[in-house]
Amino acid sequence: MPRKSSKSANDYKKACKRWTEENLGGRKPTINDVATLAGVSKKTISRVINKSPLVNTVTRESIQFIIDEIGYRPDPQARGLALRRSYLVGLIYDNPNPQYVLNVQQGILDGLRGTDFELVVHPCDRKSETFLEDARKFIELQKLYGVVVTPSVSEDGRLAEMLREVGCQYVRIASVALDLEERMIVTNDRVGAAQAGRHLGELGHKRVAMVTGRRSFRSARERREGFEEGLAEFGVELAPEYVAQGDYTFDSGLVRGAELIDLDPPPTAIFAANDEMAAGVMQSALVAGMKVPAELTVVGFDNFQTATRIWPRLTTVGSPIRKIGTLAARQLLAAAFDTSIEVEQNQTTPKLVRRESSQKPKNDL
Amino acid sequence: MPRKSSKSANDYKKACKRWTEENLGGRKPTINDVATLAGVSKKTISRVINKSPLVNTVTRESIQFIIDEIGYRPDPQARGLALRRSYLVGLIYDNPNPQYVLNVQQGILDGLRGTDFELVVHPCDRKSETFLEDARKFIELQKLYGVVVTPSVSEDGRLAEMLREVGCQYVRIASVALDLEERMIVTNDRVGAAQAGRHLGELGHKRVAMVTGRRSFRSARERREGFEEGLAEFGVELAPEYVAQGDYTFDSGLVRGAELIDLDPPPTAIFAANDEMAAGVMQSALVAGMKVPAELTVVGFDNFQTATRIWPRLTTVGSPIRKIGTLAARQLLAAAFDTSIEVEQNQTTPKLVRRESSQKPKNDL
DNA sequence: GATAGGATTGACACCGGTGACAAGCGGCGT
DNA sequence: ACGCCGCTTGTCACCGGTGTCAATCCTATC
Repeated sequence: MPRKSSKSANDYKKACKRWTEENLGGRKPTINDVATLAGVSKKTISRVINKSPLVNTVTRESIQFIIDEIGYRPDPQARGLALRRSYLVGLIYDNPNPQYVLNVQQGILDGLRGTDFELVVHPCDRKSETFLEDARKFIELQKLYGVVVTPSVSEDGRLAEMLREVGCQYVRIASVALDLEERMIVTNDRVGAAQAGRHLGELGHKRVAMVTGRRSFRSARERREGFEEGLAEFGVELAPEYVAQGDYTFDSGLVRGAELIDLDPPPTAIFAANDEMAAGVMQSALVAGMKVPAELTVVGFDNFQTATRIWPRLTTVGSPIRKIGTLAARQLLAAAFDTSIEVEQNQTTPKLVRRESSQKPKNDL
Repeated sequence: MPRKSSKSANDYKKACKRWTEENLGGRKPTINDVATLAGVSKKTISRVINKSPLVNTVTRESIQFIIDEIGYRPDPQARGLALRRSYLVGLIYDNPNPQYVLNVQQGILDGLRGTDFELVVHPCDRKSETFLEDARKFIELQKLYGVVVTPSVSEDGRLAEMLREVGCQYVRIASVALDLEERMIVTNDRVGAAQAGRHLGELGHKRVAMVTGRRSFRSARERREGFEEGLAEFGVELAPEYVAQGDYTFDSGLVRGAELIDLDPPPTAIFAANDEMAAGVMQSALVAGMKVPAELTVVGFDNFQTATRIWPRLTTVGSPIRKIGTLAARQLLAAAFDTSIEVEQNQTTPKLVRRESSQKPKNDL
């Protein structure tokens, strides 16, 4: 029953090492090994690894020493079995935009780093009949600790209800607050879109057009209304004939952009509700032989990679998507370590990034 | 001890339902519930869910019926604990290109769909001192069933060695065969790059330049050598002064592209070893006021989203990355269900996609 | 009818943790 | 001296599966 006592830490380390080699034979140490080595019951070890306050300081320290020395890590599966929950966090998405998903994902991984939690990804199809059932099975089977839900599934009230029902922690990422504060990360798309509107107003554009997203997407509404608010500050109105309905895809940007350009008189500026559509709008303008931004200003929303790959580079509104993922993860874990993690913020503000695709309208127009 | 016997299946269903409600109280059924309901020992249930042949056909069917009826699914954690392995598959990557990662990831998810396996993602940093250690801990702790490894970590021999050492199944995705057939998915970049070379040769380009990737990336070597082979078929040589060293990033394409364009005489065509760099090359050309493809042909490699977002759209070489992910997943699982999944293929062939960024060199050049 | 042998099935311990509860121990009030 | 209390620690069953090995059943063979 070795105790730290009089022996030097170094002697002790050696003892650990010897014991390890003799008894483990290459096996990874379990809680039983630590218990034997420390000469206490495994319950006490359990208390130490769970940071229970019911352990004598001296005992705790000597056990912690052994744990560090032999590199013991509790088995997540065994823990999970006993606790009826896992150390897994899920990412639930049905987002057509890979940039978005990957950014959120990286952010979540950033937030999880250093914890015992791992990330399991779960795409889903909101149009599928069984999508709710599938998600529920996934969560219940894996006994997920919690999930992060991104748009557009995050806007689905039934999903949130289901999550509450199965008692799964969750954080929804969405453009507006749809739930309790601790269950939301809000991206404030309206504020961002207003900046785009103000930008065009400032530049002096009067005939302004927009390619919107599907009305069923909350963000599409926010971006449109925000944009109009921004324009209104400069007394500019978004005329109905200058509003085209897209669906957040590049192709829809291509088609709707071509249509808007064909109008008479054509708009001097087009705001697309995301970068993909903005890239489409710009491409259709270039194909039609128009000069961007000299003859047409194009502004997007998202500030994803594409915005800087196309030429002229896209003026667009950016949200810190990766950081949003990190916030979501930390918010999720806040409950796990109730006190140790403080929820920093659950709102982010988008910011306009000016690039070459926007400028003043030509005088003669 | 209900047996299927004389009762009709319908009566039996009802019996199941009643029993379920009375005894479970909303709890999910466990193997014990099934055993009690079926009137057999849990070991027999275990045999059924594991498709052991040592079960009488009648018994198996009646148990299977009950399982389906009450919706029993074995708990992956408990199974994992007993078997000392999990039902998780890892994706290990250190790829700077999000498009690539996401495509592979989606492919793997496609391949996993319908199985009991879930995907855990694990980015890593090959330059980190502890990267091997970290990956090992991750795998051992989660007792991963297997991992898929993408470039460039997939080219790391030490990682493969470590994976063998910890007894973890793995499949490496790489541009050339580096391991046993069943542990590789080969993308044959050399063949793809040769197509790019042939394409430029066919078009009649003589002054051809290339922006390569880092020599430490195997794919960079393959793509360069393949490209030279393709050119050689048309008697065209890649002159050393026309070779610029990039690092697969957009910015390096921008910089190297500008340098190549400045040469006297300038190349009539530039092949970049990936689309990101090609987009950079094209942007620097456009910024310099050159016409693409009239004055300069640009060809890329990857056929990611960017290739179609920029204008002119990029002629490039595409690999079926998503499908590669699926193949990798199925190859991993082949061992799990030894017979049921046949390994379809472990090679893919890239294909040239012609778009607007390439054409014949102008006569006067 | 006894026995062998293959086909089925069951009993039991174990995987590595945790919860509930009890127990040991020293100090303190009475 | 006794009982009570708080602090620490241990005991034991259990989470939901699986492996090992023994038990049972059924049929075929002699």
